[in-house]
Amino acid sequence: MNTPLIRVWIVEDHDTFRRSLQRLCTPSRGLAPARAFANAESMLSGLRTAPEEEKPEVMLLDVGLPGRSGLDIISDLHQLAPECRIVILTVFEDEAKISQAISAGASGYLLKTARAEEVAEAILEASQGGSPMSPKVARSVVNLLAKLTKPAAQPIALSPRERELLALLVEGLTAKEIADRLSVSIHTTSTHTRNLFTKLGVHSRAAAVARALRERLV
Amino acid sequence: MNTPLIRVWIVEDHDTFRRSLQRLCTPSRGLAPARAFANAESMLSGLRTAPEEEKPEVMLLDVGLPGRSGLDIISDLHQLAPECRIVILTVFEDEAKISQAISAGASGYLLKTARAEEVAEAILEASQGGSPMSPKVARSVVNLLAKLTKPAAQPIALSPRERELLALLVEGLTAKEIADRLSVSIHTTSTHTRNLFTKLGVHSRAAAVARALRERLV
DNA sequence: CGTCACCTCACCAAAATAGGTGATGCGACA
DNA sequence: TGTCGCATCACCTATTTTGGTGAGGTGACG
Repeated sequence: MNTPLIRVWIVEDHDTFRRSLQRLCTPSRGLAPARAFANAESMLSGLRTAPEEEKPEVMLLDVGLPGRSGLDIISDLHQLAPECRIVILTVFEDEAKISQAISAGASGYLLKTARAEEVAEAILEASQGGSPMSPKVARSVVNLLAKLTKPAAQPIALSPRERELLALLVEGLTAKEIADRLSVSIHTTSTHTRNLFTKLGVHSRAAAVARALRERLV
Repeated sequence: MNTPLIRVWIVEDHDTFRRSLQRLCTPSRGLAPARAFANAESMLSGLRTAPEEEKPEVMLLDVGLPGRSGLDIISDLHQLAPECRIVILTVFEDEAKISQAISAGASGYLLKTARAEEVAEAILEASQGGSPMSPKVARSVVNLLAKLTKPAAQPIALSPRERELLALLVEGLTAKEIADRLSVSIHTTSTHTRNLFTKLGVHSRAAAVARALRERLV
């Protein structure tokens, strides 16, 4: 099967680096000749005027550009070309930047230490729905995910009923609604609530909810 | 520089697959002959009796084992060998499993479709503090991270004061405490709170806190 | 068998909240 | 200039929440 060449656009302010990125987009690697831009604005206006069939499948995006931060243009990019896969190409390897880029919608994240071959492979991988990352980035991403999903050190010993009640508290129900939902009297829910407060070390429903959500008790 | 060979242990119940994993640990790849186990229990008891200098640097762990789920042994493993990097090796590629494994402390996650060379590289990468992942896994991890960090679609138009108040609500403060903190009268906080409820479409502080935390309004 | 944790229900009082109305002053915007 | 959003303060009442005490029944555990 003769797959069509992948359309790649490049945004990179450094002249020499931009040219070498452009050079690595060769038909032998499955890539069409790339359009390259020195800044985000010109790329976006190019995108606005481009007919649908010329829009890129993969965007190689340097962040750290003068002017706009590079990350906030990702949402514009997503608007103009929803199908386009975005691969960040940058010198920044801090978790904050990486996290911002990914939550903005980037699929890949390469450090500029990557060699030409790696960049070309990343473009192919991205175009196939993958998420190419430099090893250091992969490490950060896994770290971030671990941080965000790890449960509390000691999940606090709640009785089943208390856990149930806590879940309903988090839904914002009143004592009466909770009583109905659990088919018990309002006095019972009240008792449970107070016991729950003691265990959680709080003095209000709001604080209990905050604790529950923050420590993933629900 | 003559780097010492990396100590690898393997847990894999399939005999043939276990042997082929063992076979790929060769000095030419920088790997010491691996100890292999057919189940997690024997690996853990082996770990308990092993002297510190023989403990593995990288553990190749099959999840989907009979008996224990494979994921809950990661915490035990972490206890016994905190320095050991854990690489999951499995057929499961659903986001739930991946997320669980990573939050339990796995550094790498390979699908069993990986070739021997890829596994060997992954071991090296893991031992150097990296996070080797199969492409599909990388995709899932990025998706997960995007899901967890993306802000609400339309963050609801709150006035600055209301945002401030919401943050204090989330801390579980009472109206009076909030009034003190903001240096206004309790009546003012009360008014703000009511307006806030209207905007958030809730009828209780608990629900407001739940909404705020869930939609990352704070 | 005693004890303990859990779930259930009840009564009580002080405190806080929910929800409404109204009023003032300020700055922005057309 | 008028209007509007915002922040501020006030008064009102009904309802809810908080916090205490007590108490009956269950099942598990030693």
